[in-house]
Amino acid sequence: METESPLCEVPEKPRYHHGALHDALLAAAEAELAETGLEAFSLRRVARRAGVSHAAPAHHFGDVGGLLTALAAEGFRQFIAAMTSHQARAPQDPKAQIVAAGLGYIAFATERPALFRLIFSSDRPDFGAPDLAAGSEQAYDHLSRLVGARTGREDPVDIAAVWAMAHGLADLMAAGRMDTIRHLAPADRERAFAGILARSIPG
Amino acid sequence: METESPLCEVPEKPRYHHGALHDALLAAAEAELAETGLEAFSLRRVARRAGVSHAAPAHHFGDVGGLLTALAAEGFRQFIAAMTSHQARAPQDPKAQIVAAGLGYIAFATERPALFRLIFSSDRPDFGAPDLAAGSEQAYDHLSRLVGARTGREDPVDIAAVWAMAHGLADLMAAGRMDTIRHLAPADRERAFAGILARSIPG
DNA sequence: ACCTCATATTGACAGTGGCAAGATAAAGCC
DNA sequence: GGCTTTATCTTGCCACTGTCAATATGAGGT
Repeated sequence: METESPLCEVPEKPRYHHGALHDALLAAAEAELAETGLEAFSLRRVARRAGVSHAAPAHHFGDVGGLLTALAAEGFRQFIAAMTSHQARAPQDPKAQIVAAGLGYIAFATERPALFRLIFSSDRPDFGAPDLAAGSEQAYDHLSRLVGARTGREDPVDIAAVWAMAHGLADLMAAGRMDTIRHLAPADRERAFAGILARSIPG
Repeated sequence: METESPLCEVPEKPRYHHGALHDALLAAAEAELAETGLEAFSLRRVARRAGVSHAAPAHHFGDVGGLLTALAAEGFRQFIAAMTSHQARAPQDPKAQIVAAGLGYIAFATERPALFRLIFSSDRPDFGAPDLAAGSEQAYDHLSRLVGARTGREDPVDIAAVWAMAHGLADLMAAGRMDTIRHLAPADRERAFAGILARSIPG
């Protein structure tokens, strides 16, 4: 019945109080980031996309850095999800799990380059903020455990090697580099990445 | 005698025509980039630093993208120089040369993080511009030859593996991540990097 | 001397992030 | 119910940014 409005109004009547602005702004910011990229990110455009005045975001996120911090924290959660979802479809042995996590790492960077850059190549989020710091540590711990399951001793150098290889491939993909690999057919590309990732695994 | 000025004037009398603004702007831009970072880079501040009006840079570089493109091209030259200078101090065998190039890669990213990001993690320079594209290709060819000297066949996958490992370590260092390695004493850190880089070398 | 044209300045414009002040409505309290 | 309090949102302003058009300057060629 739609609250019994007398004359048929526009789908969303403009209410003064949005009701769920926090989440709406996060969604708008993520969309804006994906479309315009990180370097052209504008707080005011995010507000316009959410159908709200330019100063509204301040009440929920403080400033643009606060919004980007929240977005980065959410990004880390999706980043970890990308790794685990790839791992779920892979064999259980430690080596295959590490490769699968790396492929998830790369897939996230390839499919969401702007979000990837926000997380790994930006100074704008506050990486000291609890939410974001937790996400970052959680991602490291995830990789750390994966490597430990293979070697039995979570050696920082072993972890760094696996991390750097996955990150290097991912970052170069997000940047649009490495044409020789990117121009491969998807299946061949995946095989190439898997082979390269395997080289970084100790043992 | 300083051009025989009657009353002792300020060191640099403000001339209308700068004379060497192009290079002065590039130098100012590089300094500004190093101090404020890429994301806070401002064309007007660069102009102020060079002691010139805010519209002056346009006559030499068009717009801010043009200035950053020129800066990135110069950055690639310094980037390659960092690799070759490290290689010069290393043994001549192919494996040691690859490791040395990687250490130069990482040193450049660590010492000039903003310039590194401009080159590898920014959309603002025009990577289609001849100067910049040439620098990028030259860097890839440099690595390619190094790997070819080891394997004899410049395989794209071999090259990608070496590149990704060096780039991953470099980018994570530029981003201030990988505390476990960064907090090592310089000598230990260098040893760790060398060991990790060696894992990516085929054969 | 003069003219030409590259070089640099000034001033304007729209866009941006952040702040202060006010408007609105939801929630708590009697 | 009626009232106040409080969170939420808007409006208006400021300084700053990049870019453009119009103007000023002066170096080099004739």
